Amino acid sequence: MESHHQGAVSSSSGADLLSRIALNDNKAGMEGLDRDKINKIILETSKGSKFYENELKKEQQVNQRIEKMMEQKARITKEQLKQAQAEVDKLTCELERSRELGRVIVHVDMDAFYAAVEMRDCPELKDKPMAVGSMSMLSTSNYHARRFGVRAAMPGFIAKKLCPNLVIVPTNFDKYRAVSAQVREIFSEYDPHFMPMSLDEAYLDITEHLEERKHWPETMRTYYICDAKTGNDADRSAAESERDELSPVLFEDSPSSSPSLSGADGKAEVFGTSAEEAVREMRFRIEQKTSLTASAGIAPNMMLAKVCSDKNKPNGEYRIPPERQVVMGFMKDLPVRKVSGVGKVTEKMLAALGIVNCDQLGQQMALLSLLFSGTSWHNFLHISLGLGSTCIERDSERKSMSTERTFVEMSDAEAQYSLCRDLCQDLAQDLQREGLKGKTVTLKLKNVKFEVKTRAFTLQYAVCTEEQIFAAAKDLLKVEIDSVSPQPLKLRLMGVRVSGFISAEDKKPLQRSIMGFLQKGGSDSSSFTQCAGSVLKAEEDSDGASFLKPQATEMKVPSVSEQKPESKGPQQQSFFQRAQLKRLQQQQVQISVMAGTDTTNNSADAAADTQTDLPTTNNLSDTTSAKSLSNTNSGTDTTSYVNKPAVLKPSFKISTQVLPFLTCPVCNTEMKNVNLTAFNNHIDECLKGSAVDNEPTHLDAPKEQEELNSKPPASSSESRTLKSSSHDPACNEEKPSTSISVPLVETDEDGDFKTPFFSHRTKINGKRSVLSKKKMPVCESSSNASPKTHNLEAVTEMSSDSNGSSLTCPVCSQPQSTDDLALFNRHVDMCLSQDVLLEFRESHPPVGHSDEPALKSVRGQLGDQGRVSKVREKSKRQGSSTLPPSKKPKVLSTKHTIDKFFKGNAGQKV
DNA sequence: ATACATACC
DNA sequence: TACTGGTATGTAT
Repeated sequence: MESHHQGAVSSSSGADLLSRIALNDNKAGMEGLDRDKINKIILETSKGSKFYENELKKEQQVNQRIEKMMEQKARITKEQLKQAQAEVDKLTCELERSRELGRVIVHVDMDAFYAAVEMRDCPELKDKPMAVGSMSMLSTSNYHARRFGVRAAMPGFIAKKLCPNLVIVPTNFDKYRAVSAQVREIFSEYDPHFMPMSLDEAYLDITEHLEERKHWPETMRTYYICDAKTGNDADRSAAESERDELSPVLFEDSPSSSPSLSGADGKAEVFGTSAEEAVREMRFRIEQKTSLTASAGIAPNMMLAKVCSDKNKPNGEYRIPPERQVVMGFMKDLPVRKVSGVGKVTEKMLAALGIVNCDQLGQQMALLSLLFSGTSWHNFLHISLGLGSTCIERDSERKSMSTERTFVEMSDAEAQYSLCRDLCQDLAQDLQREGLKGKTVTLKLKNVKFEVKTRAFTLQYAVCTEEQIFAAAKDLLKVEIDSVSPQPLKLRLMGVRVSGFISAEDKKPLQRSIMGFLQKGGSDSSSFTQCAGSVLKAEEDSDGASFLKPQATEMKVPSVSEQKPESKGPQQQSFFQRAQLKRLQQQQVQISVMAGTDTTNNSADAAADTQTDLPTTNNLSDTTSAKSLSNTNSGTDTTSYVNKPAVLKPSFKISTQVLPFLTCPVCNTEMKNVNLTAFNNHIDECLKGSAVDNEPTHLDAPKEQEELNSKPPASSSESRTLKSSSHDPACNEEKPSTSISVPLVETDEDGDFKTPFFSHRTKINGKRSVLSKKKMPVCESSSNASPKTHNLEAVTEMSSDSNGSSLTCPVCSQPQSTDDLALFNRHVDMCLSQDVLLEFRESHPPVGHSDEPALKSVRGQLGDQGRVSKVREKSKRQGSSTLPPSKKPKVLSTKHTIDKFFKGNAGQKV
């Protein structure tokens, strides 16, 4: 501690080399263990393994990095330091001035979550050391096991060495998710915008809650102890139930009502109005509801709250009051490693500089500013000042999506290509589920020596289909295979990632181009099949280097484009102009309604009124409108609610307006008196038809591609494995095509696990919210792969998810509650037409746009990504599964790949 | 843009 | 026997 360089840098110190392998107990919880003994066992068990060797190697790299840093430090002059200090001081001043202490941020963390759930459900386990996971990897352990040094992210076989009596329980994610949903229901009552970080932890901003809470009567802060642990809502007091229903009673003091129902055991607990009390109440309710305990941290920002939640774990809480002095006092002795974001490498580097706690961190800031990058030392500075984010903002758009798998050593190239394709297929499904397309494809390989390699390639267009992704990935893989040939690649893991998403900025151009098309009646459909078939073309150069020239992957122009749609009739234009006018009118009505001008009709009616001159087809009082209308409490109307229907209804109306004339851009047929939806449906049919009838290249290409793809190197047409046939049927590790694999391990403070969980928050009305999904199918749809025909087959791939809500509209980005393909497509159509009109209104695109990709391209892309394709060529998959089961690589760590679930559905309610 | 490393759950 | 999987971000080139 005293001074820097205490030899830690040197690679000579034996213990030093093991910092990556040694017990990770810095976070909490494991006080009083015989660390040396534990480390000795870990070391002996690991020693000589490929894993260990690789860890050693990485350790050396870190040591070199540190040495370099120390050399750099030695070259720093006093003047440099002085100047750096001045800059640090200046920045410190600014940060200090903008310090924000007004928010009350809470970090809640379930204690040993998975293990606790398993113990709850199996009392036998209660007194035993146990862990959740497998012999290969543990997700978490209970506190009993932690005394043996058994913790998350430790392989089970090592844990067994440390604790021979350890009971290892396989993971059961369905259960954890269900419990998590229960907990989140409670969270949402304290902060409807809480941010889940994983199944077991979340950040909340309870500032507003506390404000309201101040005025709450005791009855609203009273909860009854209930022993019936299983009963949901067992903990609910009358006040709470009423609150849920937004009953006006909520605001009345009705002290007599709740006590009356305290029948059970009669024990009631009244919680106070302070932050601590509110959080204690929240934890109490969690325990009542789930029989599980949680720990919490309360502080003025997220960074501090996170540290605090670890402080009194398990089943405790800690608060840092919003005073600068207290904050600084707290930081003073805090080890830097306790701070989220400071991992073992950073810890070690800082330690080499004599920095262990946050006080030292602040002291050395000038030095750090000279040794680390701007972002790094700025982060250090924030930490040393006890600063952190003060708003629980909605998480940003996702940046990448990937899937990877570990398996027993695999050296056979055929099997590797086959596996690569499987990964691409899974990834494509995940991408399409979220309506994403990305331009960069990255292949990740880990060889049997645990060396990891990534190879990326950025295409000129965004992709989302299995074929497209595989076209790039297989070439990346080929390069790697060729580079060691004739030696085989000996792999233990392969992964595929897609990044560089375009969806956001994609939409505008899309809308524009669709409008251009409609206006002109469509002049070209060349990119229609871009999504579905672009890769195909890439395969034409069978030399296998196709991805190196992405430009070669341009689509063949579907012959449909031959049908010159020579310019549009003026009809379309006038239609859009009229529609635009209508829309403006509607908006005016909406505005006036929302402003309370119209008190006699609910806004939906008002909006409808403006439509009267355009006959609306009875049409599908379809789900969208029906649903929204039903929300409006039928009957009469005050001005208070109904904003939503007001918005939805009009778009619905427009899309169902009957239009005088429309010309189908595909078949060039003029249609009279059709509404937009019908028109879109017609185009769909036309496109489908043309794809089949007029587009031999489109149809054939997949086959050619399959042949080429399948065997970059080898011979026959096999290589592709149908997932349904690939593995031992007894083990469900062969992931269902619709699921997403879940990370399993957690490494965390107190040794608690943290489950990797992508909490998918979708924006609805600008607020974070989560799809409420009760259940995720763990396995299904592998049956999709069974039928093999050469014909196009109608496959409702996405709707085959029993859990429908995975459909997200590519236009409005809103998840759709239906799993009915037709309804979903109709929704997209409506959205599309609405947006087209909106865009039209906003930018009055001139007639020009002759060089726009035009409708086909738009519909083509949407068709494959947003809209669910109704037709899918299965022919590609045929014949692919020729790898004998025996050649199929066996996937390791089954327990860790089993549960796939949608990356959305936190289960939070609005 | 690519590759690799660090970190978190 | 056996040391994960998904995402984001930083560092270096």
